[in-house]
Amino acid sequence: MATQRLTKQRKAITEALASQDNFRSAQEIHALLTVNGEAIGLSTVYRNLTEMFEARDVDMIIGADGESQYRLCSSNHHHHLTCSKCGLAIEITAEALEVWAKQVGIDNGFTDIAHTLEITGICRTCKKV
Amino acid sequence: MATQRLTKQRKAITEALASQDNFRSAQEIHALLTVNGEAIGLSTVYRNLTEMFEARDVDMIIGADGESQYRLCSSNHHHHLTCSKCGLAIEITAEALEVWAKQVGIDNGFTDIAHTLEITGICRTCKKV
DNA sequence: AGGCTTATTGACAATGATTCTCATTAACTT
DNA sequence: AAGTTAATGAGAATCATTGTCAATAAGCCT
Repeated sequence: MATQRLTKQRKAITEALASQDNFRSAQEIHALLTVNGEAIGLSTVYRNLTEMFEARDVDMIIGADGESQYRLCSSNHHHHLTCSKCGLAIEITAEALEVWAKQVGIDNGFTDIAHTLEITGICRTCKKV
Repeated sequence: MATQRLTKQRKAITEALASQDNFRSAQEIHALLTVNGEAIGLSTVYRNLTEMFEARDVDMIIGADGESQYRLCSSNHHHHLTCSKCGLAIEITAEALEVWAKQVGIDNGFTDIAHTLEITGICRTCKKV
């Protein structure tokens, strides 16, 4: 069941994910690979991303429009401060937040606690325009 | 544009939401109304829930399967601790977080700062199963 | 109360992400 | 190299959500 053959496609998906430093949808990953000349089926991308998520090799979040977004698990967890106008994304890390979020879950009897945080606004450059 | 006529349907949707104490999808609300003999169109349910969300009369979250879920708002800004299995949602308020998020934005030269936070996990009940 | 304006509704079509199907292909085993 | 079967991929199917537009009804006016 969990035989995990190392196929060309699986390698390509992992590389594509590694080249991105933000969350990408399955569709975006597929487009990226296709543009780069990798012939790969959409089903394959979905299947692999789902498997990789279940194996905890990637993080998954569900975007505002309901699309699932994937990103390689980085050792250091962080969040983003994103400009609503131009998309500029600044990485934010806050150990205190991490600890607090986990604590909130524990206090309420939850396990396997995870969290997502997005801070948005208008950056200095866009404000001037 | 924001004329807001108080239609029978809008009233019915609000009542249906009020009768539930957890998040429900548009489909569920529609089913609920139909079962109760209210003749109401699915589009109408979607349209109204979206409007109510934009007017901040209801909270909206996107469930694990990508379905949007709605619930009547309690007055103040808050976040959710959600069970990935059963969808149980507990309201979380944290003044410290609000202040911190705003400060992070300001420190980076951002204005019009907003944020969203979702904490997820497995609740006690689901853990037992 | 009756008439008017137009916001709102709802049946149905259209969209779009995701999943399913299954014949074909190619990783691994021996 | 040959065999086994996990994995792939083209296309169909699913399903929540959105769009269309003619018909309806809320609120206003007299």
